[in-house]
Amino acid sequence: MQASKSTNLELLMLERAASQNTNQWVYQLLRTNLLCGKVQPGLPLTIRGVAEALGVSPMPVREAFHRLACEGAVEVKNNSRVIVPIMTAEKFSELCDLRILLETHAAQSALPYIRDPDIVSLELIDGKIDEAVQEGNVENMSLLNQDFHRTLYSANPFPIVVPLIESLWLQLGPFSRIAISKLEKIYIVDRHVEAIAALKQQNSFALRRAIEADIRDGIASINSVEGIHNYFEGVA
Amino acid sequence: MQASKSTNLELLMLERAASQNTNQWVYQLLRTNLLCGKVQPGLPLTIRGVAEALGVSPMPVREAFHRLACEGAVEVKNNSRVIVPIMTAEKFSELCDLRILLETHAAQSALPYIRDPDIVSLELIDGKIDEAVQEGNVENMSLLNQDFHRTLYSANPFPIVVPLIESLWLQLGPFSRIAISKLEKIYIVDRHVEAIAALKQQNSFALRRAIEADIRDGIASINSVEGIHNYFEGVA
DNA sequence: TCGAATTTAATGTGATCACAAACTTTCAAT
DNA sequence: ATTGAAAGTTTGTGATCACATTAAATTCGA
Repeated sequence: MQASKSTNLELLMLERAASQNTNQWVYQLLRTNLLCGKVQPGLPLTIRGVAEALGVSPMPVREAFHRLACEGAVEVKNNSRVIVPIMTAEKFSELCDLRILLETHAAQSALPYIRDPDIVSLELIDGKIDEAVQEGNVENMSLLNQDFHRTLYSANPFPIVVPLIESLWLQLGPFSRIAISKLEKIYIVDRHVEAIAALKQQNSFALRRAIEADIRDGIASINSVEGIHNYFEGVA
Repeated sequence: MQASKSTNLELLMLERAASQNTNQWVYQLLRTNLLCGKVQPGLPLTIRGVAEALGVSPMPVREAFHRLACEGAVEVKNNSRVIVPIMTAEKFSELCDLRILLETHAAQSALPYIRDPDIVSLELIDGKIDEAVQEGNVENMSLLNQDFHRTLYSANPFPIVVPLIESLWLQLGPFSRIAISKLEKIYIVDRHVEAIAALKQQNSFALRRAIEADIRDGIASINSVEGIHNYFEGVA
């Protein structure tokens, strides 16, 4: 019996698009699971374990692990073992600072390139967020919220900054889940609507303010969670 | 005859530390070569070609390629072929903006953690830069200059931002080589000395100014290169 | 019963191989 | 001479395997 030891591994499964090869599928799947906080911090991940869980050979999982490691999504211990990183209060603070720094910059750089179709896309995503909120689908809320931000920043035809921001999201990982799940529905919509309004007016300052507020709302909601300190460092 | 086709591939060889495995060695070697601009943009890289050049199996090269791709150091074309990315004027501008944004932030975050040994390290590196300048060793100048910045920012015990900055350096790659090679010796030393002075005084604003000036000097020197437009987009 | 030493299992690493897709070259037909 | 298809080569991908290292389990001794 050579079964995997990383049993309690529940992965949100993803359809495998016909165009993507095994490598990409495994990477995207793991990435998505980390982004929406499906995988708990401290949980050790093994190549063979994930490979078996997904029904693929260890090879694509290896590549995915290495890529995720260099994005900071997983941590490679000195014994070459891979775990989902533990969050510390200082790391969290640093990540939030960088999110604000990079995302406000990204929003402002994207602003001149925003066209009507982009705004339509954003409003569409915002609508889907509403649905996810009403369904209470936390994973979708998290992923769609990121979709909103990514779509906005990607209007810039030279989106160098987007991968950097996504790296931050990956490292915040499980916390975006907490943040989103605790947010009042009206709260999210407000900031996104503010941002869209700023886009329509080509108001750079208002846009920056909306983005920063959106991020800070998330942080505030995390800090308001009772017993949040349990999520830092020592996870049972 | 199954020899590699990517012949004109001159790589700066690196000692392989006893502690690092083949994976890490290959990755570091390729990374260093890209960082100091040894590999020309547009040059296609093949797994088997590099593997043969380094005398290793294709496996570690594959992993290195994927990691470098996710850092933006190399570009994966839709045909799965890997090339060193071509620079465009807009991309260059965006990268420089982000360098200033992130590095001034990183310097300021690191400032409270700077201790005397750190300053000694920085002065040591600055001395080595002097030597490299006198020898005209462009690769070392480039790498040591990055060492200076990295050492400074890494004083922050939670250096989340350092990998992001290094990703920018990787994407600027060949251009840092041009920048460095064109700089007057006194120019570099000035900015670094300014930064060190600001550190000693714990002067946050002066530090930010020194770092921003250092980066802008590099950009200015690039823009002053005659025929710089040849390096953008269409490389012979 | 507890702890240390030994054995066993599990894991990451690096190499080799088979295969399919993409690119090159070759060569014939217009 | 140019265009087109076909044959050959190169390349990335994914799987399997052997090996060294490390974690875990078992056993033996006090």
